[in-house]
Amino acid sequence: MGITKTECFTEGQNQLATLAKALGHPARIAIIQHLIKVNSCVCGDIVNELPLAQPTISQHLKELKNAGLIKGNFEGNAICYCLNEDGFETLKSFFEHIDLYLENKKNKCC
Amino acid sequence: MGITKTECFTEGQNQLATLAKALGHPARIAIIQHLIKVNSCVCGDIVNELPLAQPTISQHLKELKNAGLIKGNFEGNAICYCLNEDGFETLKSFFEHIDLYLENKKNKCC
DNA sequence: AGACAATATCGTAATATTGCAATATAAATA
DNA sequence: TATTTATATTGCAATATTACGATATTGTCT
Repeated sequence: MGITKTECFTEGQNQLATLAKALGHPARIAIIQHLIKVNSCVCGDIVNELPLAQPTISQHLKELKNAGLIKGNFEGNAICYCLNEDGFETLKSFFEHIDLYLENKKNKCC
Repeated sequence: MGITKTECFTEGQNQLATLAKALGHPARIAIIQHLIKVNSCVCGDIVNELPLAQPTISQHLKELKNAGLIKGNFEGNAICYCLNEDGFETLKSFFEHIDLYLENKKNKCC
């Protein structure tokens, strides 16, 4: 069906899935990496960096923003995008939880 | 088009996107969480835990396995699924990198 | 106000994902 | 070998995603 049964899962599960899904495209990984690289949250030049058309990138930015992974502030004519700590914080604790588990388990099975 | 231009991105970017995408569904988050909870990699009971039909879960398990997030070993009649450290290791370093950046930046912009 | 630059939105085509019933396969056991 | 149990595969309908041209919007500068 292509429709996810979100109502069957906890809010936390849906939240994590939304965040992960937002990162589930190489262009969006590239955008995040670029924002880190240029540090100052320079923005629109993302269009020049990536091999995608401007509307496509605008769409990807929107998805990252909706998921809570980046923020955008108007800065004169342009828009300044940068990482949103909130989203990454959520993901971080999820993976920390997993890492802790894997440490303790140390391949006891499989 | 629904088609991702993977050839435009680095291998690393595509790898991260694949891993993130695999986690981009609440059912798959729930599966990971369940595997952690029941520690010993008990398996097929996932079908009993989640409100989805068996073929659907089988499909989700396949995607997690292809992405490198879980492994499955035959154990007599059943299959024993458990976390695959490899995939999570890759994701971990990505998020550690980001966390480090966010620490240093401390909301200097936006 | 008019022209320009940067970004967003709309519309749409191509493709991917999700979910499940039906069915197939594989292993264990009677 | 036949039956049962556990899991995978197939096929398909409904919906979502990706990408982009065309166009709208928003802010800046003259």
